[in-house]
Parts: sequence; structure tokens; C-alpha cells
Amino acid sequence: MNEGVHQRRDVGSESGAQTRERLLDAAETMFASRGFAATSVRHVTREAGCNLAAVNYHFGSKLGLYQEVFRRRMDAVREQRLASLRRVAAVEQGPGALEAVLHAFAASFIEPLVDQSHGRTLTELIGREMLDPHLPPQMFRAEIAGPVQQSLSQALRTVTPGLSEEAARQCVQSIVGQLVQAAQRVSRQQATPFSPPALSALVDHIVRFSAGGVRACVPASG
Amino acid sequence: MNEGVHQRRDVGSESGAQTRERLLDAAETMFASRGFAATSVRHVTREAGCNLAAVNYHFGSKLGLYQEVFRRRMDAVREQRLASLRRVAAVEQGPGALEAVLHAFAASFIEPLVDQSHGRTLTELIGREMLDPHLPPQMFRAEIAGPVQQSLSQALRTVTPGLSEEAARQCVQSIVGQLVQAAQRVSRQQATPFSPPALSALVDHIVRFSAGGVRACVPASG
DNA sequence: GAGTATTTCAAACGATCGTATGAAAAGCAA
DNA sequence: TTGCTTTTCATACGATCGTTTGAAATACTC
Repeated sequence: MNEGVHQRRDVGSESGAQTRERLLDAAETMFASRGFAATSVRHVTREAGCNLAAVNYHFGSKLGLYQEVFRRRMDAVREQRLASLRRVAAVEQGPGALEAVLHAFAASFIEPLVDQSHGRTLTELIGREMLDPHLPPQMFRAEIAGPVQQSLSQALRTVTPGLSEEAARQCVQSIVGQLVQAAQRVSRQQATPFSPPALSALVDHIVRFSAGGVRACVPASG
Repeated sequence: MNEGVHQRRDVGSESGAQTRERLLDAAETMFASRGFAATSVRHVTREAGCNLAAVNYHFGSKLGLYQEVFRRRMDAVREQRLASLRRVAAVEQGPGALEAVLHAFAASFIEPLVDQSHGRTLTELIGREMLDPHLPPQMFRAEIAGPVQQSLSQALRTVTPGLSEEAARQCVQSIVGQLVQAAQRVSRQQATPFSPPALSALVDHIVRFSAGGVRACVPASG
């Protein structure tokens, strides 16, 4: 009898929307730091300062709350990644173009971790979802991973003559792999929040390493 | 009153050791596929075909069981990684030596995922522990990550003239990042267990990409 | 064999979990 | 205000959680 998506007729009062977002904020933080199973509905509602039943009222279930936490942020994350790539690909040309593309992508991936508080928790959240999926299978990959990786792949081929489509796809995986791991290292360091110079050095290394890697994936030309 | 480590006087009977290992086997599988919080002691004991209280008797607590699951495998994992590096570093020389080192390391990381069943679950287990730590902080990094990464770092510098210690350390992070992400992709593909040629192509790409990346981290020489 | 130590067992403990329910509270249109 | 909808609330349900307990069963020593 459950069609899978919880639907309330509308958001009537303003206070209704307020507690709804307080719930999402609290849930986002706790799902990120503790994981889905270890986060209880009671913890979330207590943190949000509202009643236990509010979760089931607003989101149908604990799982519905979890999915809405992602849905609320996914558009912004995807657009941020795509925009920073588009910005660079339109401007840069010549021998340093590859580094520019890589730097734009890496920075847009790493910097939100320390700039805004949402970035850090969101990265942790995504890391957990990757290992312990609770979202519909198509949701995460289709709405974030897919578009972003395809966009980066195309940008790489634009600035790297001779890079095949398959090679570009593999390079994207190598780059994302480095970034995910680096992001986790940064996020883990909660006490000492990575000084800006150290963060900049981290991004610089990934750019240099990846540029060398991408160029090594181009078949040798006369 | 709990000194942190559960100590039974000895392993007296053989049947005692048998159920102890059945518990570890079952727990390893379930912790890997479901995570710590989502795996219940009752599930484990039912899977192991023994009584509920056996976990607390043999390991003191659920957490004690979890830690013992890791302790049982860590030595073997570390030795396997180090041995494959040592084997290559002693033999290879010349221009292809970097690729040989990278291939040895990547293969020892990826191949257990499909060869033996332990490798796959262990990789998933490690991935979960990285995001959701339940081990004493020094245990995992000190016994696996540390020695392996230092060994790879030294091997890279041996076959790559001009690579600084700091640069080697960063390159190790880049390589490990690629491998961890690739391992997760492989493990995720449970239905179609990655044909051997596809796996070989995956390793080959990581070797080529990383070789280019490492060489790009050497300061330009005359 | 008896006697001791080790291991297994069924049963229960208190706690917490996600969810459901129906009544109070609040918001809003008339 | 009245009447209706939306939101909040206290409370309870059944299930499952990790752990404990004391007795039964098993293994081992002598």
C-alpha cells in the first residue's frame, strides 16, 4: 500500500516548514557523523527540538528522511561541480589548460570541506552512502556521479588531444578516487582543520599527479 | 572495571576453538556486508550455529568480536602487500622498474578481490572501518596502513631518481586513493564479478596513470 | 571412575529501536 | 467566532538490541 514516496498535500503553515528543515538539518549532521543505522529517530527529533512523531509525519519514515536529506542537497552539489568546470573549459587554452581543468575540479571538490560547514558533512554523507547504500540505486549515480563524471571526461578530452573516450573515462575514475580519499583525510582531521596552505599543497599535488597521469594515457605520437 | 581487552585463560577444548572461529567467520562476512551497527549479535550467532551468549563468552562484547575479526587478518594482509613489493624491488631495474613496482602493488591490492573470498569481504570491511571507526585509533593505521604506505613510498623512491620523500608520500596517497576506489567498484559488482580481462585492464590503467603521475612529481632535470 | 575447569545453553533483563494512534494545539478561511 | 485543515504532542506497541545469569553439558586431569 506504500507507493514508495511520502506525500503530504502541501506545506501549509510556516512553522510546519520550519520544523521540517530543522529535522533535515539535524538529520544531515547525525547521518553524516554516525551513519544511518546508528542514528535514531529519537536523537534527530531531540536535536531538532520537536516531537518524535514529526519524522513519520513529514517524511513517512526514517528512510524517507534520509532520502530527503540527499535530495535537498544534490542539485546544488551537481551544479557547483558543473559550473566550475564550464567556467574553466570556456576560458583556458594551450599547454596549461589541462592543469587548469584539473585544478578547477579538484578545488571545487576539496574546498567546500573547510569553507562551509555543509560541505564537510555532505562529503561524509556521500562516503557513507557509497559503502552502505540506502538510496534508490539510480538516484545517487544518476543525479550526481553520472553528470559530473561525464562532464569532467569531456573537459579532459577537450584539453588533451589524442585522449580516447575510454581512456578519459578511466582517468576520471583515477582523479575522483584521489579526491574522495583526500576528502576523507581532510574531513577526518577534525581537531586541526587543515591550514589553507596545506590544503592548497594537497590540491596542487593532485593536479600535478593527475596531469602527468592523463598525459601518460595518450598514445605516444610521432 | 573493564581493562579493554577480553582475556580468557586459554583455549581449552578443540570445540571451543571451533565455535570461536565459526563466530569470527560469520561476523567477518556480516560486518563487511552490513556494517557494525546493522549487524546484530543474534544474526552472527545464528549464522555460526551457536548460542547467543557465545559472543560475550569468547570476545567479551560485540565490539570485542569486531576487533578480533580485524586482528585475525591484519598480519596476513600486511605481509602480502609487503612481500609483493619486496619481491619486485629486489629484481627490477631500469626504465620499466617504476611500472613493475606499481603493477605489483596494484595487483596485490585488486586481485584478492576476485581470487579468494576473504579478499573481497576484507576490503569492504576496511572501507567501512575507514568511514566508521570502531577500532582503537592506532590499531588499523599502525598495523596496516602505515607499514604498507611507507614501504611503497620507499620503493617508489628507489626506482624514481629525484623523487623527494614528501612527493613520494603524496604519490602513495594518490595511488592508494585510486586503488581503494577501484576496489569498491569491483566489490560492488556482485552479480557480474568482473571478467579477468576487465580486471587486468583496470590494473593496467592505474599503473600507466600512476607512472605518469609519479614522473610528473619529479622536478624537471636538465 | 571422580572432580575440576571449560564451554554451551535457554531464558530473561533493561534499554532502545521505528512506527502508529488519537487527542490537543495551531493556522487559516469564512 | 465557527469550521476545517495542518501540525504537534504524549503515549503506547511490538520488535530487537547487547548483555547477564545460572544451570546443563562437555572436555580434561588425576
